[in-house]
Amino acid sequence: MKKSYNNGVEATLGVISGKWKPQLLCHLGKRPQRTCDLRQKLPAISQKVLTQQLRELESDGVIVRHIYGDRAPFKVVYALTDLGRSLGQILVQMSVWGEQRASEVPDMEIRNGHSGFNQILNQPTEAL
Amino acid sequence: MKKSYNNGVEATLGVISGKWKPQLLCHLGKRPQRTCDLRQKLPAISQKVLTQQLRELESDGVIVRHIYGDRAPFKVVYALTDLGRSLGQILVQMSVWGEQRASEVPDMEIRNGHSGFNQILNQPTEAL
DNA sequence: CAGAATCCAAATCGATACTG
DNA sequence: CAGTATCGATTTGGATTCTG
Repeated sequence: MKKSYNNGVEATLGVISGKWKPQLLCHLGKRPQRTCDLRQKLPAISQKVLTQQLRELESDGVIVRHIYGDRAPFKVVYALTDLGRSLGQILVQMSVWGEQRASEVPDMEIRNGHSGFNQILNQPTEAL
Repeated sequence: MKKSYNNGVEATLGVISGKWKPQLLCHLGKRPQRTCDLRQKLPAISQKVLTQQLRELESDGVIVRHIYGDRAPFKVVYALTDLGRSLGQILVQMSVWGEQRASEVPDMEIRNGHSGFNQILNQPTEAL
């Protein structure tokens, strides 16, 4: 069915919002990662939701999923696409804005700085 | 209670995501508006949710609420704050990214271009 | 005119058990 | 190892009614 948005902001929000998506994009921005790597970096995410969010990012075209092996146990690697990397500037700016705001609001903390997202920018395109 | 985010992106998403918030910010980016103006521009939003989203934007400091009159009927005007206007660049970029993506994806349409958000940028600060 | 109060529906997220 | 399936909890948005 046809997706319709009032403006581009909503379309972009549809791609990057999701409880774990910013963190997933951040980790994948550093390098491609296996499922077990991601689970290790995000111990609190449940199996179901991890798969779910990855599938959504994939169907939105910002990450790709590569499967290695012909029978279990499989090796599955997720990596940013060019489209995904093109989100880099936006993610960095959103991160900086959020940090600035947090610095002015008491009772608001941000655990990781924007440098994580910065790495998305200088990352070569993966060979497919 | 203390709000804690993993990164600035989540903090920013917390401010701008909400079913009607991008549209509200877009309209308020043009000029301050009364409640009835906003209802007219967003006929599909319910009373409750309009108030709710405006209250959240207000408590996040991106809009202000001014009340005129000492007894009913009141005149309530909402306007972007400097902090709200500082979201302009991000909103424009998100809008452009969303539009570009939509132009490459069949079955995806975006009704309003990014020019709406562009107006946030060249808007003088309101007198308080 | 603007909004509070209820009650309800839908979307998201999570815990757990199971499969190739 | 990676993923599906189910069920339940939480969050979010909506319809309606009422008030100063």
